[in-house]
Formats: sequence, structure tokens, C-alpha cells
Amino acid sequence: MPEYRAPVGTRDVLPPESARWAGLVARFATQVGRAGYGLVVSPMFEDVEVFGRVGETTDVVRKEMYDFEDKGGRRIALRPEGTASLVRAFVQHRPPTPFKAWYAAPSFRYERPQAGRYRQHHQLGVEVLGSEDADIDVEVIALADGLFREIGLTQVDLHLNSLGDDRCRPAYREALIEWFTARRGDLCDEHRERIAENPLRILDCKRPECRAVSEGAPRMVDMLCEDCAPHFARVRAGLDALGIAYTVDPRLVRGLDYYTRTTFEFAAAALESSQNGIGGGGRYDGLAEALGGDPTPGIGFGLGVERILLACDAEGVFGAPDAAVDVFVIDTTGGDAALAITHELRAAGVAADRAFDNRSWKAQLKAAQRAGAALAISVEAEGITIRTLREKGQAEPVDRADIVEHVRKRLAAAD
RNA sequence: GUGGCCGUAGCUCAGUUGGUUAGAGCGCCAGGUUGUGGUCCUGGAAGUCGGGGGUUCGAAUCCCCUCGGUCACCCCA
Repeated sequence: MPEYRAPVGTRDVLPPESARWAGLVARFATQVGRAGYGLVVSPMFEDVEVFGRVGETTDVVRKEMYDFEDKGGRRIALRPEGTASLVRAFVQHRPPTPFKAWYAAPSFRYERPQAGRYRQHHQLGVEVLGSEDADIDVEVIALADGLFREIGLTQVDLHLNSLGDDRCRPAYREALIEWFTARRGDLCDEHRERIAENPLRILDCKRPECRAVSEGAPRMVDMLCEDCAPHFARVRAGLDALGIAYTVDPRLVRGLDYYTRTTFEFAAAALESSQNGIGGGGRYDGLAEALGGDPTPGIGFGLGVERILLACDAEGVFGAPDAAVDVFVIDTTGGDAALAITHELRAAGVAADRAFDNRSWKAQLKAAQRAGAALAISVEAEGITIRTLREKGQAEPVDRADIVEHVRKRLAAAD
């Protein structure tokens, strides 16, 4: 074993797998760019309070945060998710609203790794600040849905819920506390003592005891106030209008405290593991204010790159593309022909590669085939020839000065 | 943080009840063959058997510790 390896819970992404990453990010960037979202690059770490402020009762913040003191004595945390950083940036810079942003960035959580769970994972996300229009909720959900379709995933289930707002959630909370307190003895050990702290989390508990108790519990969707109810109705109508299938799941509770109103998760049915959540998000109308800004509604989502690719593997879609150059330059003359010709081809926009280290003609040809090249240019003492590689063909002589033009014609003819 | 399983070549693995210089396939390198071309043939490089300690005449093999991987719980992307 090597002396040094990637830290626990992290991994290196090498070709050809890395090409899938690049492809996924590129497709995402194209889709959200088309919808008017601009890229935001923000720091991977923040003052720990930025995250502490938004999830005090959540495991992500309480137990899993990568926090440390820097050399200046500041309390720093690597970001566990993207939304808090982005909203902090929004509050700091006050861009015009609606502010529509996207990001592709790593997130860090200190937990034991397992299938589809890493200490450093990568999220693709969007956030919209400054609009409470339900159509924005629909747009955001449609963007995630559109990405899945774009890359060929078909077995993705959308779960939808509304968590209400400051006006209706407190009453719901009380109703839940009342419900669970009356049945305290039937809850699992952990939640028996934490009813008042965050009763909504019990709805999300997977233990059979809790599930049984939750079964008949009050539902937020039945207690939405006169603002939240029509908002939720309009979100549903919008999704229906776009033909996006969803399931209303009254027990859907997100893992972060800041969510209000619309919340959603995407689950990959092809992944059997409990790590089948490939993305989620929702509205966070109080978050900007909690981070010191003006009250500003917001909504967004985060999608897990690693998990999306696992889901792609499970469905057999969006495989790693074959890396292939157009032309491979073989040179047995030992001069600078390979150097110069490869350079010229690249400058002309042709994907070109070559061998190094004075390998034999045969070895260079094998390298050309391994590189997936369509054409090989062979520079030998007797002259320069060009030949096709993907199917067997005659080697044709070509003049040194005509190479680029000749290659262009051959490639154009092949398309 | 808790628990199960697993660590032998770059990769996938074999290695008998503990017994001599630890093997195969793929990949890599070289040579041969094939129209100088994906095949085929021959050869080569490459492993402190994850690390440390113990038992033993003798450990890849048995025991302990440790590190790592993996899976599950918890939680989440």
C-alpha cells in the first residue's frame, strides 16, 4: 500500500470517470444558464456561525461539521452544504433581485463513509433569492428534473411537501408535540426525549415504532394558513402543467432547519441502498434575515454528484465517454516533426496526440489505437503517410505542408 | 459514534490441514507473426502478502493490536 492515500471518506476522480463529472457539470451549467441563472463561486469555508445559525438542531451542523480554528483565531467551518454560503454572499453583496444563482462545489461532512456517502461530496445547486412566487418553486424543481432527464435517468421519484411558515407552522408544531407526547411511550428511545426540541424530525424517523406513531399524526398540509395553502396549490398545479410527476409526502422533513413552505427530495428508485436521495431542496424564506439581511424569500436545491452518477450506473445511462483524439502523430525520424505537426494540428482545432520517448513504430501505432484516434500520420525517413485507424485502409502519402488541410478534409468527410 | 465482512502485482483474484525461490488473467514494456494495424506467439518488469507485535523449527495462512477498504445503523447529497 502506498504511504499516502486520499483521506478517509474522500476520493480521487481520474479519467475516464472524471469525464462524466465534467459532462454532468457541463449539462447542468447549460440548462441553468439557459434559465437565467449565473454562476456563483463562493468560499469552501465560512465563519462557523454562518452554518450554526441555520441548523442548530440538525446532525449536519451539530455532529458532522468540519470546524477548526485558523491561525488568526477565527472559528471556521468547511461548508456542509451550499445554501448558507450562497445566502451569506447574497446578504453581503445585495445584488438585484430576483437573484438567480447556480454553483458546483464540494461539501464536507465528518461522518463514516459508506456507499454514496463521503466526507467530501460534490453538489450541483441553484438558489433564487427575492421572489416568493410559486412559479419560481416550479421552475427550480423543473430544473433538477430537467437535468435528470437530460442525462437519461428515468427512475427518479419526486417527493413534495409544504412545511408552512411562521404563521401556520407554530400551531402545527404544537399539534405534533401534543400528538407525540400523548404517545411518548411508543416512540423510539432517541425521540422519546426529544419531542419538544424538533417534533418534525420524528416524522422522518425510520424506526418502525416512530413510523407507527407518525402514521395518524397531524399533517402540515392540512393546517397550512391562508397564504401557504394557495402557494402550495399553485406549486402543484404548476408541476402538473409541466407534466412533472410527484408524490405529496406529508412526512417529508428536510435535514436542515431553515426550510419553509415548499420542500422536495429526489429519490433514485434504481438505488436500493438507503443512500438513494440524490437531491433535495426547498424554500427558506427566513434564512436571509437570520443571516443579518433584509427579510428576503428564497428557494433552491442541492444535488449530489456522486449519487447521481451511482444512479446512472444503476440505470446503465450516462456512461463515461470514450476519450478519443482525432489524429495521432507517429514519428520514427527522431526529429521535431511530431512536435511541430501535433502543435499545428492542435492550433487548427484538431484533437491530436503523439507518443514520446522514441518508441518503435509498432509501439506508437498501438498507442494511436489506444488513444482512439481516427487518423494516424506517420512520419518516416521515406516520407509522410496518413491512414485511417478505425477501419483498415491504405496509407496515403501526404506532403508536409498539406497535412492540416488534408486532416481537416478527412475528418469533415467522416462526420 | 456503534457493529458485520474484507486487505496477496497497477486492476480482478488463486494460494491445500502452517512447509522450499508467492502464482494466474488483464494491463504495461520488448521481440516475433500478421499487408509495418485491434489477433496470435515468446519473453520481461512489477508484490517488505496493509503495518506492528505474538505463537512456532517454520506464518500470506493461527492469535492480538493498529491502519485502510467496504457494508449496515445513525444521518444525509
